[in-house]
Amino acid sequence: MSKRILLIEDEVEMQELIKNYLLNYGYDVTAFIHPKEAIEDFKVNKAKYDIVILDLMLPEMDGFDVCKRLKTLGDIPVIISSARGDIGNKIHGFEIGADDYLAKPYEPRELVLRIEAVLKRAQKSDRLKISDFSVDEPSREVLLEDYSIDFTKVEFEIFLYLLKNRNKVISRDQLINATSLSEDTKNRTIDMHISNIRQKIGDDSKDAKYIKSVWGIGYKFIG
Amino acid sequence: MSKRILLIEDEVEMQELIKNYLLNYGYDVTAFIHPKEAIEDFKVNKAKYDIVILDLMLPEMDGFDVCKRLKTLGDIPVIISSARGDIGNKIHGFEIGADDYLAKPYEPRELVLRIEAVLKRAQKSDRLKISDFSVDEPSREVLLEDYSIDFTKVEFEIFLYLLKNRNKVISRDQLINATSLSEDTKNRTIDMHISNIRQKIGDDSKDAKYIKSVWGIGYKFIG
DNA sequence: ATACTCTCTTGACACTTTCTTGACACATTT
DNA sequence: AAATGTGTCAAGAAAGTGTCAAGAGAGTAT
Repeated sequence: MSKRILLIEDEVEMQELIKNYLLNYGYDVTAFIHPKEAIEDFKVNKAKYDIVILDLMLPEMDGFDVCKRLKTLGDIPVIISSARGDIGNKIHGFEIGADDYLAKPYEPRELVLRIEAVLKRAQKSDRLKISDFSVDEPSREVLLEDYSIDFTKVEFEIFLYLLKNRNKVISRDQLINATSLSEDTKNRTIDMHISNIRQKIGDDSKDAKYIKSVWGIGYKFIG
Repeated sequence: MSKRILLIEDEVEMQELIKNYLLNYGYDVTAFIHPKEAIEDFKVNKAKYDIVILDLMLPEMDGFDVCKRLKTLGDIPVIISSARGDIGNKIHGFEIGADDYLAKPYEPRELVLRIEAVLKRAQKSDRLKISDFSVDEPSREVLLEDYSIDFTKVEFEIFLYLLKNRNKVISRDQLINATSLSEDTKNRTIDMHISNIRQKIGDDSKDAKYIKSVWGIGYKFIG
């Protein structure tokens, strides 16, 4: 399905140019001149857009604020398009969470490339694939090399946390805090859960392939 | 600590320009003209580099192949720098795993911005690289010239403290306080830990390459 | 509400790994 | 040479981990 772009650019001529170019490339473009309207529309239709192209020089609102606002409203990739000379702003641009930056004048083709690159990076396949595992969070389904693993609630939470923090050593206390476990749960309880998780995923505590014990510290998922 | 850049650019003038600019920005730059030399160096010193800047037009080897080779050898971010007009290549560039792309001529400052952005994404930055060691605190992984060293908890703490305070003499008491050791641990215990650490990193107390004994005072990491 | 099932928690025990220290040899300083 | 500091062995102390099994707790079906 074609990607939907929210274009915010106040210079009408420029807007038309970009819009047509992108349309030619098969994108679905909705363009706004006024940032406030764009934000209102985004609030309502955020699910509709895949990426935002944002001009920095705008009436009414500072481009940076627009970017921040969009990022707060929804987790959407933003490419900033600015007049050359604003380069000093670029640092700021990345800081406020822009995903890429283009200095005008640029070739429209360049824009397309940046869009592709950013979308590729943003690829939010909601299936987390790490090591031999594939986890679907909403359905709480865990696959190990295509075999389904049945975790209990706490096991799933612990496993997911370790997975998301792979290659970091996580202490038992961290796990207790990161999961739905009551905070006065004894540390050793974690060991038991880990033991059960290991059993289910066929891991050996002595020679761990996935969840390694780090002596005196905690556990670490290797991936 | 300053980031270390591997620059591969065959045009001498351009190389000097970029190198000096980046040096001015506090980067540590190693530049190569021949891609093969660069790859050889990278094989040996991969732990040393944080990012690669790669020109596409190179003698001997195609820039794309160089990029692929680097990506295979080690998980390092690559920014491709190409002559304007090569835009068609860009798609290809992103496909082979480049992390960003710049069309010449570009302002040097633009390069710095791209570097910062890529490094930020790659978050490769929190690896402590000193002397022949590369330490990742969250995973508690220590590499000596790409060989992994297995430290115990206390050994890791002592080693890290010495590393972070390299070239300073650290007393045994300081080490006891800086680590999770109980404060009434005997001084001599430190000696034993140092002895074990030295053994693991292949250091000789008589003729120390890394951890030197300072008579009557303590120990010092040389780097 | 009651019985049933599944999950979580914890104490207990065996076992493993790490830390600590005394001891002795050797090095350095005075 | 005496005094003090360092390197390392080896043994025991201390601390951490794996897992069993029993019971508490939560949730579900009847």
